[in-house]
Amino acid sequence: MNQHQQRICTAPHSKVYTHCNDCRLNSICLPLSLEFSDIDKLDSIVQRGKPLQKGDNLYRSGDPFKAIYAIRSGAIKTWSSSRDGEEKVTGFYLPGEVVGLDGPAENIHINSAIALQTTSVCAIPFDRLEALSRQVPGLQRNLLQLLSREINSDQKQFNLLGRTSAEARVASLLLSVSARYERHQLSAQEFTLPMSRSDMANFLGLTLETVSRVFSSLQKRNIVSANRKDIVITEMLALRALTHKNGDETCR
Amino acid sequence: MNQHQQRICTAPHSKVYTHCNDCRLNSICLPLSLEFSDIDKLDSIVQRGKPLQKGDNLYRSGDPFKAIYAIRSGAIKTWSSSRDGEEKVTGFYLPGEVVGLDGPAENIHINSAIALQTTSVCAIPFDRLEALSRQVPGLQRNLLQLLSREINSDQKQFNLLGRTSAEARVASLLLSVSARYERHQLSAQEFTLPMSRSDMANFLGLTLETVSRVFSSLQKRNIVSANRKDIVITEMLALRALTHKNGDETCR
DNA sequence: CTGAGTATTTGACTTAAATCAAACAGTCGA
DNA sequence: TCGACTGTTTGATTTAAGTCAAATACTCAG
Repeated sequence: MNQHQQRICTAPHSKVYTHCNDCRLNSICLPLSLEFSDIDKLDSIVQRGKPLQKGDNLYRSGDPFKAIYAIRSGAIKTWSSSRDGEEKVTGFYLPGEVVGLDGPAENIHINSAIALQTTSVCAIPFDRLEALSRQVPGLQRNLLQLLSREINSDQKQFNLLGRTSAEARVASLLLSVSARYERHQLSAQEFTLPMSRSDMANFLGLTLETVSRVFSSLQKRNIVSANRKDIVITEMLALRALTHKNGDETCR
Repeated sequence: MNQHQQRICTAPHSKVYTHCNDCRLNSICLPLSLEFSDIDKLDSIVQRGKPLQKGDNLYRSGDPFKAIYAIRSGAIKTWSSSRDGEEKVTGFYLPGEVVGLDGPAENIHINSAIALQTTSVCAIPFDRLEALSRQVPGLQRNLLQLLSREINSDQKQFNLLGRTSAEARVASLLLSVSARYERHQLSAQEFTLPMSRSDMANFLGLTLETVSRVFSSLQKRNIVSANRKDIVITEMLALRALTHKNGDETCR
């Protein structure tokens, strides 16, 4: 691991090339079941810049839409602000996920996207991706799937925001983050949340005090152990049970 | 109006042909800025069946994904049911709108879709639409826009479900339906809601009693006049003001 | 190492909406 | 036309989560 770290550090950091072929996320980020030659074509349009620092904007609401972004490491938060100045967190994006799919609708970004920690992304220029996906049938399909998945995951979020308890919402978010880290061979039980209590609360339609109280309660019941952003899920099944609207013990 | 009714009834009702060219919704449903010859191509793959009756399913959760559906008249409700049997209304779709965009992700429908009233749709087989959109660059763009719009409208819904008052939610839904009818030269002030209080409540993350109380309150204040599903918005500006989270009179 | 600033936790109290319950109003088939 | 049924309204009460407030625990720059 040290060796690996070192290799990256010694390279000029604006040129940390990884061919899509070699990227450990390639089966996830744009799940491209493409021929090798097609992956080369995709790789040739992907732009890898220097990492974003915590607090850097990837794009801001109103920016012209140029590219979608596959996250390689770190975490991105997207949010929109309404007329009355309120900010609403619309999503958290982890490695292997793609942000920026709000762009094609109006050719500008509706949301803003900001790095929650040091984050590196692959920018995929959308016009070139569109052109490429006319040539490569599988790619067009994958692109449509990508957008459709976003729709489905947004709609899942409705379930959460509509009439579920604060506890169910927090439990769902923890499990979602856990599952998403697990896909990358990371621990599903132990991880560090990239976002603050306040961001969680906003995303879940709660206040930060309520979120904090739920954490305290979960800890008291030995379901999770939470030290600030460091989370250990000790009772995965119990946590899952809490996501079912009525914490109904009978239907376990 | 009687005449019109009759004309439709005398024709074999499975063959009410309308070329996409002639459809009064064509600038809206698939906003296809296409050449005439391309519209012909699109028209050739569109399938127009007999209208759905109230309560008929357009598709059900788990059904293989074959087509997306442009609504010509009537109204469709989509909903998903979670493990614990709870049903969650995920959207209402009015004429000129497209349902079924949950399908491409997994090649099955995640949600179910049901007609809220007599409804006619154009089924657009997705594999043929995909093939066509490889040939017609503008069409590919429009298809991607369609999906991206759905993402954005879903995310707007987050704003509503997260921490806004019952009144703001109901007001937003009324205004949304109003605006969507207005696009079809219908009155923005007077219309008939296609859905029940219970559906509204479910969609908005409220109980039907609360929705009913909000209607009563709006009526008492002469902002809207509501007789069951028949709505007259008498004070459009006042209604708009209610959608801003804090019914703050200062920032009017 | 210190102190300002930010994030989080905890407590006391309030409130908006849920729940429970009952009445009322349309709808539709027999 | 009646009566069952479904959808809607209204009222009384409860409760989960919000609000306000203060203490505590980190973080990071100097």
